[in-house]
Amino acid sequence: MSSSDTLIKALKKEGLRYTHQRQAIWDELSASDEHRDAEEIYLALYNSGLKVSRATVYRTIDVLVKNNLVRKLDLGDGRARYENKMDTAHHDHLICVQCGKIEEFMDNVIENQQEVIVENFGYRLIRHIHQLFVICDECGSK
Amino acid sequence: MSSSDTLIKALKKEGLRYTHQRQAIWDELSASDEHRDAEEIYLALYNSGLKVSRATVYRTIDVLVKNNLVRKLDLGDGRARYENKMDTAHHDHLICVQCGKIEEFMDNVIENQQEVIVENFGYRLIRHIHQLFVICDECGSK
DNA sequence: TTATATTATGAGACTCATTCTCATTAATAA
DNA sequence: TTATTAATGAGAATGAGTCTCATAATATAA
Repeated sequence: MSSSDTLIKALKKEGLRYTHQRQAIWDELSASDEHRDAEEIYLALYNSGLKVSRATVYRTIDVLVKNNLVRKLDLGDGRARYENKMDTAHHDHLICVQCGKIEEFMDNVIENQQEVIVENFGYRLIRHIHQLFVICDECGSK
Repeated sequence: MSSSDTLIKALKKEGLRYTHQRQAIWDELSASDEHRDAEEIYLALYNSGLKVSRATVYRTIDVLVKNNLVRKLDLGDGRARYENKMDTAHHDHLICVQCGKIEEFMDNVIENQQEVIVENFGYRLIRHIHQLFVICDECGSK
């Protein structure tokens, strides 16, 4: 399925219109595996000649997040990051507290244990946030 | 050790002065096991007749967090919560996405597995955030 | 004690990411 | 096409948190 098909399908599901701006923002997000904030996405578009407003960047990202095309990360520094979620398996993040580098991890022991914990409380797990703040190899060797 | 001794010791270590406001804010935080935001602490003090400014609430909480007397929680909703850390063991949180109730959990399997993951990357673990967003028993039974 | 030197406080201005407003523009349905 | 309705852009508004600076309070020295 092409990148536009994915977007068009999501928009149709939500009863929303297909616009150049929404396509441009989705193109920008789906082409990269970085973890960028809204301003970086706005500037990437701006510099490639696509003058999409910040408001529309935020509005479109919301739609993409709601439809599981994009994942929103809160690293606790006041700026949300966004990552393309297409064709990527579930994972959590390691963040270097010094250089800001972000790596991904996935661990079945932890995933299962989370379910056990929630079950013991008699609750139902909806989603989770698991972030490991580290000093990475490069920063640690300095 | 009394509540004031703890505070005085922390302030001394930082080369800071002991003031009524700092004592009032620490009293308010150390007396409760709730997870409250800065405004709630400000209002609790205000309503008990202690007119401490918001700026001082924020400034003092920073000192307490830095000295491990208080823990700061970022639940991703834009308001930091603070919990008394005195005499409490390490734990992470379950948050009900419906009613906002916060429970605490601690699991050695997960704690150990985090170290394993970080070690495999050749990194060093500094701290972690692990939050399980759930529907609690009460909300789930409605 | 009392004076002196600093630090802390309060009030409100400021910041910055994000959201909102509303007049204009564009996409879809007929 | 045109009519209808939703989307966009520009910039105002929001809100948690931070900063500034004049004033007040604390610690230190005498």
